[in-house]
Amino acid sequence: MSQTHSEENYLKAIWKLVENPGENVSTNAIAAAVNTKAASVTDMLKKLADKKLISYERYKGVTLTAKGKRFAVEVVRKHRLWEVFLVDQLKFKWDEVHDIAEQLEHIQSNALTEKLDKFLGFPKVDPHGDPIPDKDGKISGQHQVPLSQLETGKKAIMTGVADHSALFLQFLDKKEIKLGDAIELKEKTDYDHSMVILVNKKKTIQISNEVAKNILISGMK
Amino acid sequence: MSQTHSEENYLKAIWKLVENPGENVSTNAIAAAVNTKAASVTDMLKKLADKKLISYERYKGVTLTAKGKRFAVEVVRKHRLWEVFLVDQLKFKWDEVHDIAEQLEHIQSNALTEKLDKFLGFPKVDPHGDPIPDKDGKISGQHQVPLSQLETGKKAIMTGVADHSALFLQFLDKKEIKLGDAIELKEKTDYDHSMVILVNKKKTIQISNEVAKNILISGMK
DNA sequence: AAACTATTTTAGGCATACCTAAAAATAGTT
DNA sequence: AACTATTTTTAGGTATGCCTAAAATAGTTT
Repeated sequence: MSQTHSEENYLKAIWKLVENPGENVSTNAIAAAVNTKAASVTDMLKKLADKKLISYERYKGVTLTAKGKRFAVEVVRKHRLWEVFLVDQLKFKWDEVHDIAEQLEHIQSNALTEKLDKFLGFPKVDPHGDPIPDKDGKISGQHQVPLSQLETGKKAIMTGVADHSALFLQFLDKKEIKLGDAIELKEKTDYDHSMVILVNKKKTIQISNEVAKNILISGMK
Repeated sequence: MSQTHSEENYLKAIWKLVENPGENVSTNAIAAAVNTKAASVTDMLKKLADKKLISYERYKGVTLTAKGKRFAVEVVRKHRLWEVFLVDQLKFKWDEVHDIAEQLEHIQSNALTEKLDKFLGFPKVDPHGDPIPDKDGKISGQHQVPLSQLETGKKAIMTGVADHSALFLQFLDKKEIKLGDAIELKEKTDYDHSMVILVNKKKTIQISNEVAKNILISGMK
């Protein structure tokens, strides 16, 4: 019925790797995600397969079963709800909450999750713009695209980040770029793909392609 | 520097056994408190002694070191703060929060504890009337006595419970007896020490000695 | 003091979740 | 098709925290 912290971390990691189709769900990818070694991952995959949380065949990679996916999404839901609590209620900054939410996501109590959700006003996204799955695991995500894909002259709203590291988030703070900002792409340099953007029709900022790839936008026009 | 969940549970249990001088800090008492076997306790005592969190000599019982006490009180502080959060903010009932707080007390982040404390308005007691240690581990407890010790004709205020079980708390709910109630002892039966009390100058209630021992009062007069 | 009882500790085991090093399987290249 | 490089798995080992059963100690009675 209920998983260990470690099992939950693996399920969450596998779920994220399946969703972000950038990487494939290889043993090595999971090892990197949960910060361990490939041999340890193989051990755990066997255990998760025994519990019918993943389907797994040696050398052939993994998929989450419906059951596994349900647990993974539940952990993600809790993580993101706690992040909202930490930022909105306790006034943490958005670059400070990840490690704490990483612990809080393992607290086991359905009543707690539902009461927290209600207390927070049933938020749809977390402080980094990631969608919060609802009680039934449904995720109502708006379509997000990296800023690097915006065409010159077009506008969009910043709705998320692809890099959740404190370093990147602090960089955005320093540049005063935040979720909800209106962004217009003024010009793009062919050589290094760096760009000049206009933020909220006020500030003109120069950013590298590296940064543009990690800023997610919606509602291009 | 930091303890495992299990170590924290042992430290908290030992601290409580030292404070409540009803029981002595024997291996068996600890085993009962952390819900394990005596042999497992011995294992853990060795480990805690190695870490200088307790002083321990075979067959001679344990005492917390200053360091051990600091960690124990910190866990208690977190437990009680989370209970306040669960009851005051999330609207849990006072008989529902123990198990959840038991998990939340292990979340590691000083910043979180301090921000939670501030968010809650620096509460002095938890929903069961137990004092919340401050940031420095100081506990400002008012003097509490079991209702069974009140003399006939005298009055007092209910400020706590000795039994934290859901069963007892639900019993109090049903009888509509709660923290802060003014209690006057009308009469006492010599035979079984049961008593009749007047609550808030309104309700007259008959309670057993068993119950009276588990209701804590302050400010007798 | 000896004997008995209760408590505590030791000894030896088990499951979890990790590790390193070596072997096996797969994928890519010539 | 053979060889190489990479990935993945197996084999064997570690630390934590628990267990049961047996031995050691303490406390109490006769």
